[in-house]
Amino acid sequence: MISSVSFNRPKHFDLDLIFDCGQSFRFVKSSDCSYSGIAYGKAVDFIQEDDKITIVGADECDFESIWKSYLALDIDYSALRNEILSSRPDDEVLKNAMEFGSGIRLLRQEKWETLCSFIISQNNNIPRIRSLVEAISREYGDKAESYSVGDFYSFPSAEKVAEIGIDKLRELKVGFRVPYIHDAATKVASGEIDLDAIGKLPTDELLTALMSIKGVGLKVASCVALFAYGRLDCFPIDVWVKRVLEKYYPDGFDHTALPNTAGLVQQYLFYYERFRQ
DNA sequence: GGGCAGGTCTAAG
DNA sequence: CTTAGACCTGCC
Repeated sequence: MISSVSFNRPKHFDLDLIFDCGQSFRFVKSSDCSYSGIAYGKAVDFIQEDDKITIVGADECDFESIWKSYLALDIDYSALRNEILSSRPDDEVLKNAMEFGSGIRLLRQEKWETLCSFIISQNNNIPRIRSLVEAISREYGDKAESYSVGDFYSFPSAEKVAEIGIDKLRELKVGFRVPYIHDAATKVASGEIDLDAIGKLPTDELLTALMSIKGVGLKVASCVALFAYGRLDCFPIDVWVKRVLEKYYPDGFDHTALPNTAGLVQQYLFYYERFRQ
């Protein structure tokens, strides 16, 4: 008996945008247009209809303890969007980007996996990032109970990654990022960095803590803070955002004036520049 | 074959 | 303090 949970689809909630806007690498669209993948050790299938979302493979307990938070169902996106519009009433570019990315929602993903995923993302492309995260999980993660065909493996813990060592990491073709991942694993496994504890720090200190890991600069740290810690004041600047800022905001774009929404604005601008046409 | 991809490190001015 | 190069790997 497969359990499932449904809830009313919020106004700004579109699986295609949520899983295609580059924040997550573990969910893939099936032929039936649902999204299958794994998070927090649970393999699930998200199904979208006009008025409701169904999570196949989840029960009420998981919904309360995992998926509500993962999907950021506690966040009022209409309110966030209104706040953005009132902060930048004359910004037509942003208005278009918000329309284009209307269904985007920032997930709250697993901290350790997000950290590794974005270390891997540097100087890399999205299909390869996906396949590397998948390969590491398949090789060293735990197989999740699955409701359907296909295997889903959790991303291995920091302890596990520290234990397997750099030679085994190299075999996975992670390339020059091997020492970075190893350093992250060592620091997290030893307790030198406590990923949960640093979640209590103000954002600038959280970023500093993350950047003490070799191979983690401001961009990767900002992505982790935004996609795993839900820090909406973070504004990761990658090549695409840099490009869109130079193109439309030659006089500069002060994201610090958007303390509650900067990260969402970043996603709208990124998605607009990256996926339009 | 050379260029490129959700960056960062290092060495050099 | 700012800035080129280099960097694994795979796909074009």
